[in-house]
Amino acid sequence: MGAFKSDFLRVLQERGFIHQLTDEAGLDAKLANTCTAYIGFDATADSLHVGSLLQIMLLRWFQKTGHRPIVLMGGGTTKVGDPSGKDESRQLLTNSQIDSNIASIRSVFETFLTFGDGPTDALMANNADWLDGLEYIAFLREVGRHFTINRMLSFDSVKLRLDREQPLTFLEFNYMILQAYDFVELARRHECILQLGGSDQWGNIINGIELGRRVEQFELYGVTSPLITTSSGAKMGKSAQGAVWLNTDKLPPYDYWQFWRNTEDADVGRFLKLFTEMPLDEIARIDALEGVEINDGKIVLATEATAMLHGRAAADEAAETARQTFVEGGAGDDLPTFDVPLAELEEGIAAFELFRRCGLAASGGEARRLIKGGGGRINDVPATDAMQNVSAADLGNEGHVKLSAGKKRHALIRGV
RNA sequence: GGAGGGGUGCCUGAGCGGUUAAAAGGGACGGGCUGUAAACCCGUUGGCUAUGCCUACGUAGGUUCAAAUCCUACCCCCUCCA
Repeated sequence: MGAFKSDFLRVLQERGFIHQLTDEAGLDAKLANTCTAYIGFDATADSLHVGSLLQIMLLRWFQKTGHRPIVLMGGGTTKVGDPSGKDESRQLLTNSQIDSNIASIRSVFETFLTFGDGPTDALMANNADWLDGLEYIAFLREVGRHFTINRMLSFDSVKLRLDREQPLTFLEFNYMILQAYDFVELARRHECILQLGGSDQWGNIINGIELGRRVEQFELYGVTSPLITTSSGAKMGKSAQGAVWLNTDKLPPYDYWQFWRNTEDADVGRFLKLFTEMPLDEIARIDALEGVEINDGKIVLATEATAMLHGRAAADEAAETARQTFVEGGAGDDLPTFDVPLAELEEGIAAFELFRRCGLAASGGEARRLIKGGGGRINDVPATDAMQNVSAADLGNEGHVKLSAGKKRHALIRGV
């Protein structure tokens, strides 16, 4: 890759977003003027998770560098199911599930992109709009003729299934065709010339480009981003609570902040470049920190990344709660809080029961094990016995009992 | 439609009448070391206010003092033949 003239590609390259791209010179030239690009998103869950954040950032940079991004919701393709990366067919969702998922996902894009009617305002499309009404025979004649089975069988998503002797239904087999068709349809409707996506989408993107050339003589382009793993090789995207969702109601800002705070040393610089908009020289300075000092970099990363998604105020509050919790050993307001009837607290509740109730342990047994293993603390004092009583007398000055499971997971119990 | 193979805990995968809440690995969680990191070491990993009780090896029955293990039917998956 040489030096790019367009702001968009230059930013992408400098920040490590590029894995592969088609016809770089051609695309670079096109990007001298305002262009339209899209990324497709699944509607299989009611929230996206950090795995999609990289793609969202791509669209954001695209808009920031003077272009128009399209968020394509896979309302139609979700009905078919992407066969890649899985051994088994995904369970089919109902139309109403898909619609409510799309509605729920939409809010996240609104915080990262500016929607509207201006020339560089983002727009949200739904491929159900054109896929639902397709006529089978007409579609086969227009699009199907450009795909050979020979070639389709050679795609990883298909090959993998076949090699492993896992069933691949005809329904799923059609996914890649529909996805290629999306690109053509967006090019027709919105003059979209570029598709962005993760590296696993390369094949699908190429299919779209070729289909566009064959049926409409379009000149289309594609850019893929690398698959992000942590330096120790793990797939990115697990928090203490499970998946790192982007919707606030599925993962509160504090937990989101914690997720980034727990980044591995070796990833701090790379993640700052990808998931924040900090200037590169500033990032370089932070990335040069070593040992204990890199922790300051992690705090910056956590706060900046959280601010982008949840707003500056929520990010600062999460940072402050973390500081109080970890540095001062106290309890910040932002910790998850659970109410227990005061009457019950007066009588006293067994410690393990309290851990179970506030979700620090999934079952009574797990809570007992936690305490037995020395990982359960009440007001920062290790619990010695699962049956030990926690009562109103344990409420601190702020009127709550602080429970901790391990060093990182905390919750507050409040009497009401 | 015929013949054969298979369905085990979060996942992979042993077990093939009793010592099996089920080997081993992975993952996850907790502890130690540190820095709320990685690597490494140790422990835990069905539920239940619990020296016991309950539920679990595709589903439903049966044989047996005793079944994940044997039998019958059914469901699902795979391979080969038609």
